[in-house]
Amino acid sequence: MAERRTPSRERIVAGAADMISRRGLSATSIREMAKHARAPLGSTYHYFPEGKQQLATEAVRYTGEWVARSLRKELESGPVEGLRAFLALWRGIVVDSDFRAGCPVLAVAIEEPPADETPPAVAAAAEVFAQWEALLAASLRDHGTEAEQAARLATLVVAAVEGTVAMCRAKRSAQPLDDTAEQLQALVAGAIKR
Amino acid sequence: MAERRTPSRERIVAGAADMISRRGLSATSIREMAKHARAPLGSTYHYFPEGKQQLATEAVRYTGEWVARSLRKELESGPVEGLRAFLALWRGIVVDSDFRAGCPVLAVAIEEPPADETPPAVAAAAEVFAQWEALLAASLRDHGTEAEQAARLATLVVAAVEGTVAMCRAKRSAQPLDDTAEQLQALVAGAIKR
DNA sequence: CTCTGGCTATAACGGCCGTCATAGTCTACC
DNA sequence: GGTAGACTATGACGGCCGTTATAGCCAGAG
Repeated sequence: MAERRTPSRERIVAGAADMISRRGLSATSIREMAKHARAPLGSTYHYFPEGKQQLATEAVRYTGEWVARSLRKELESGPVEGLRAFLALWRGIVVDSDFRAGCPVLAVAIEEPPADETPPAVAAAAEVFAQWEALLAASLRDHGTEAEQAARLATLVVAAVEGTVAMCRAKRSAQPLDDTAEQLQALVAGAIKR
Repeated sequence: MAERRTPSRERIVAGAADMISRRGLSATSIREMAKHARAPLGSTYHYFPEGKQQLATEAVRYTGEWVARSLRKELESGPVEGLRAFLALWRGIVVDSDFRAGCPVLAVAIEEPPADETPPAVAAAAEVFAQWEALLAASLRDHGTEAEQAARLATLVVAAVEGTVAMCRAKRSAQPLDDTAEQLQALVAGAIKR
């Protein structure tokens, strides 16, 4: 055990993901993340000895896995349904937060590497994007789309949704998301019918 | 006059846009912006009395107008050429900076409003997005695309490019941009032929 | 030459930052 | 019951933040 009795660590990660999705990584302090999770500051350095970078990395992976779970489930009904769920998920986040929250993965991806190396959190963001694309692409292939075209379309879908979510926040409107949703759904529907 | 002899102000704005496109707004300090433009800190508050928000707002508008100028010029040769230039512009920024720079407008759009009001810089980001969309949509309409479809496609293009630029930074690869470029060009080409 | 006003130089203000250290508490097992 | 180890409490460290204030420079208008 020593597992079942520690939701505190997960609360910190989930809270960090939420705060990063709203304010970005560098504008979110460890003190605020701890307070938001009702955990003492010392605990964050107990659970995440490598500090902010580690916490950010885990927050990115946490979000990645959470979205991937929903995606995997809905893709069982086909690419169109999977895409619809993907769009609905992000629409919910943006609208329910009154256009204050977005995607923490994008927020971390937009972070200049301090030196010449890619920090782990940014690398995790790249992996999460790739994971979402892979899920979508596999489902497209399973429904008759040629492999390379499936990969390209999956990239377009993920990138377009990420960009549209950011755009919705700036405009304080869900209209862009609804507009791109329609077109992406048409694209996906067209790609599997052949 | 009192205009011709002051490139200092513009240097600050342009430098701020560059730094914001790399590090994001909250991670870029006014001191660093001043130093980057080789201007004294006091000058920033002389030129921008409302502080960081004003400087960010002007940096967003500056980038918006710079991109719009390129877009307007290339759209004279039609939507496909305009899109190609738009894509090439962002590809150059991402690749030339070794995947360290992106779009400052997106970086500002991803910023939680502190209170219940939208800060001016975020509002400016929304206007810049709308401006780019309007230019693209107008060109599409001029080439036979139905009005509402033109607007929707323009939104998709801008959002997809913004999202893809961010994705390229995370992955440290221009591949996503090349992949989405191909598909967006096909979409635009298809929309004007009818 | 004087004077005005745009620009600069310098320093200070309170405040929050990431990180670390140290001493405590409390629980779970031997 | 004792003891180890997971967690917490507290406070400190140097450093950078946005912003403001004040005094000084120095070109150009009168």
